[in-house]
Amino acid sequence: MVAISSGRGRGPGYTIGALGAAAGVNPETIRYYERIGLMPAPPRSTSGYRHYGEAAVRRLRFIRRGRELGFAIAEITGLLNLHDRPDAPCGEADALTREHLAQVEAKIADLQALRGELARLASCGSKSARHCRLIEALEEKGCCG
Amino acid sequence: MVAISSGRGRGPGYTIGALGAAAGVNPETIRYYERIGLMPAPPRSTSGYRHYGEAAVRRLRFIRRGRELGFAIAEITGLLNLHDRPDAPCGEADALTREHLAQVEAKIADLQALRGELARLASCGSKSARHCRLIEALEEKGCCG
DNA sequence: GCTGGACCCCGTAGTCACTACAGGGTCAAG
DNA sequence: CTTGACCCTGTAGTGACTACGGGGTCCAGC
Repeated sequence: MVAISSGRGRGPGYTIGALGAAAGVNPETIRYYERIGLMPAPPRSTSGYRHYGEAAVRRLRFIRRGRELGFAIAEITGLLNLHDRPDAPCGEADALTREHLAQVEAKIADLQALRGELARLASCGSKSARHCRLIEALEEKGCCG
Repeated sequence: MVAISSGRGRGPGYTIGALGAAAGVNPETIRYYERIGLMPAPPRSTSGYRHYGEAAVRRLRFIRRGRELGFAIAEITGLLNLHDRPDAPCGEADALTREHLAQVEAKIADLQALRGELARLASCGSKSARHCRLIEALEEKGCCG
């Protein structure tokens, strides 16, 4: 969490490590984002070090947050484009969100069903695994091709 | 969903394509599972075609179901080992089951938090991206580095 | 002034769980 | 006997990183 301006740098801004600390992202990941075009290439010092400003921190936090919420890189790119055009209609982002919500809800329902099975199995009183129903729990629902 | 026995084969059982259809898994994926040792290598016809029986269908459905629920291949391997030794002591089964139960519960909690975030964002009332709640949320909540 | 260690650079390769070719061989129906 | 759907192998690509090797840079402390 050390920006160049606070301590060891010669100018305002962030090295890649400071940016990573400020945004909660691994420096290797930042370089990767630059490679794939998700983060713009920043200016460099004479020795080749990347130098970032506050805009980079904001953009990177936006990306990290999106990833935490399960959005794919391509989707985040879309959201960033949307963000960069503040008069664009919001329906796009709205649709993306609802789609994710549906997926997440389906997965929760699925896992809750399995949790029921596992909870039942966890108190299995028999002496051997033969009578446990874990296999069945997984098998029974796999019949719908 | 066409087993060899129903139509074109010369014996009972499934080709890799029929097995894939029966279990809801891509044939390429089945070959991959064989390569990594998750599915056993089946007997082959003289021309080299893989031939599977019902046990393979059950095993593959089990795997698919586990994968759908977010278990890693290594975890599924553990569950299958348990399955393959029906006389394994129940303590072992219990331990494995409880371990998976804990994982499932953690995953549910995770997804529920995510659902809360997404639900809050799901119906953006504004007309333009400027006021879109998703964009705002991504911008503003990334502050905890 | 010099050294040490933390940081930075680049490129490549590895991870996980697939998925998609390319370039062939096989099989049964028409 | 041809057609076309299936099968075979092996390799390479995907997404989103992460790790590694082999270097260069920077600056606090001695």
